[in-house]
Amino acid sequence: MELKEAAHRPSKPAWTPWRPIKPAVGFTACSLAETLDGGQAFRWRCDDGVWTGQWSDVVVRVRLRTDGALEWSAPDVLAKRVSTSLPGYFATGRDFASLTDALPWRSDHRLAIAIQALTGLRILRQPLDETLLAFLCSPTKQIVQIKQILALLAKRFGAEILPGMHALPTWPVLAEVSEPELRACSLGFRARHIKAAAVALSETPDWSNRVECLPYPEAREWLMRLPGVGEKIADCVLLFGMGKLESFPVDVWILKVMCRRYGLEGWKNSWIAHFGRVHFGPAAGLAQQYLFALERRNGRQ
DNA sequence: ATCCAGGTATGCA
DNA sequence: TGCATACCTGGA
Repeated sequence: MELKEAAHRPSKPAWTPWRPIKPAVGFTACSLAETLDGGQAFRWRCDDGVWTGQWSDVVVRVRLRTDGALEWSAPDVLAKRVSTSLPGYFATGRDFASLTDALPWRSDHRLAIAIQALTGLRILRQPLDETLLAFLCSPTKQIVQIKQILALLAKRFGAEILPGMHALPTWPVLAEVSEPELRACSLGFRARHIKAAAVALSETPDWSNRVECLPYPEAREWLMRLPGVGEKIADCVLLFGMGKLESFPVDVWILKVMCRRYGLEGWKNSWIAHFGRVHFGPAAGLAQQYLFALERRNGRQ
């Protein structure tokens, strides 16, 4: 009887038992929230302490254990691919505690405060295509709105990976979508750039592998040749989608911090980006994320 | 109602 | 090079 009913229902997927992420990554509730939902990634939501997120063809839930370790659960049908792509996504191979300790916080009071407030913060290693798409949607948009746009794009143009859950669309698919259809996803003037970038990237299907191999300056130049990609978006993509930690994206928040706390009033964004890379060193992007998160937390009201 | 939000591309000194 | 301006849209 029950079996019969289950067969008719558009069955809800069964989820695997909770398992720790290995190698272990240590978060606090605060640094976990900042990492997943603080402007690096735009496809996470939190209900009752359980985070649900998506990337590529993956859906996963994560939650924090009392000891600071992270554990995960996935729909049974996706468990295999989730377990293989989880370590990469969370960059478990990177020791962010050591990277943080190597930042110049001993002589940089503002940074020391931020690190203390956000212990455990990480830089995710997201799929390159999705990172680029997300940040092409980002100019003068708030995080909530970027999340809405990406959800719409996924729903309308992305492959369904579970009932009701869609991956983000690929570049070849987006290249075929008309600009008005894109605008209908609340994209506004960003639609033009996304369409043009999609067309360009579809012509070079292996672009992501090729660009990922390039050193920071060359990869940055390559990205900036794409329509809609300036210094800031390029740096975000390099940092969150390619693991180039020396990248130092300068947005309005960081601009404010650097002006007020580092005495850089009157500096151009590109000078500040350069200053950041020199002052904070090989993991400048991690420092940026600490400062950014602190400023944003204090800034909103 | 007006302003502004995690920028970029353009046009002109 | 350097600076101002337009560009979509939705929410405060």
